[in-house]
Amino acid sequence: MVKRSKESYNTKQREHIIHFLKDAQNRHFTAEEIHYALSNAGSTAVKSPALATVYRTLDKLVKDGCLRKYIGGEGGKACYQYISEDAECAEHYHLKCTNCGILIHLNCDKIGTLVSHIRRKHSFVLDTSRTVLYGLCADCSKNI
Amino acid sequence: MVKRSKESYNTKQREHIIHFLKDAQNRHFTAEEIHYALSNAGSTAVKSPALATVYRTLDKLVKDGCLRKYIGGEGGKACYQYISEDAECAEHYHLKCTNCGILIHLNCDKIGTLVSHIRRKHSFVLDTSRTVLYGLCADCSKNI
DNA sequence: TTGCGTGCAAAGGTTTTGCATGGCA
DNA sequence: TGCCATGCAAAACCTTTGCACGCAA
Repeated sequence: MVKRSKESYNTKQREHIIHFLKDAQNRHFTAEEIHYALSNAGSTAVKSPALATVYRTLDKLVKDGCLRKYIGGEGGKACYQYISEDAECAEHYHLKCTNCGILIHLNCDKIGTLVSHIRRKHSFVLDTSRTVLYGLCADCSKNI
Repeated sequence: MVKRSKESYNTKQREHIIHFLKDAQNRHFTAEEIHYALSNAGSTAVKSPALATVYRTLDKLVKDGCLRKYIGGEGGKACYQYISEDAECAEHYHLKCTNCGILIHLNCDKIGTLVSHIRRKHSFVLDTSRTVLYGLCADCSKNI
């Protein structure tokens, strides 16, 4: 079950937002992307949440530990991502090409090795969801 | 020498900004902090740059590779930091604590291993000087 | 019924942009 | 002289907040 604050209700809007993010794990979205996706998501019978509601709900979900929030996507927008309830193992880094701007999602257990090495030997706890590795993607490194 | 775009002039304002950041390596500042510092920096004879100029200059310096830009400090403001010209700085990673803001220079050959792994297996060429690993430093991870 | 959640609109703060002027090369 | 840089103010942008109403429990 999804954790939530003691004093909070389970509204339709809240459920829609959670459902949307849960269906797209290891992807991240800005508040506006979530708002847009829910506005155009078929069933017009269902009320889609206002942008302000999206922000407020995301805030709460972050506080409850259901989502990770990181700032620094395109134009410094905030991005939100569902936190898998699986074991901690799902280390997930982002590679960003400084030339063309493409964002690559990297699932690789070498990363996990590095994270635990840095934690044990250098006493630093990496936050994989906040960290972006910059460099050149395959295409761009060929063409430069 | 400070690198700069082919088509750019060396103005007083530009030099002040570079000088200020260069004098305070391994510290980072928001655009407003830089603006404020230069406005109150003694010699009133010298014209201090407008905030918009600070932003425009910082943008260029980042493009030229003289500065690092972090997004996501307090309140999602952008922070800028001078990139040391020392050779050693190019070969190591930076760890930045998301709680207290301290910047740690990490010399560790595990990093080199990861860089070559990602280059060979994921066709992505990491740029160590631009990449910042976020997380919690030893002190902060204890206290939270 | 109680009080959190919502929608709307307006405010807030950071960063960008337009335009005329100033200054470097 | 040509052209980029600057200053000022306004705009653009994302995000938060105030208020009245709606809805879950």
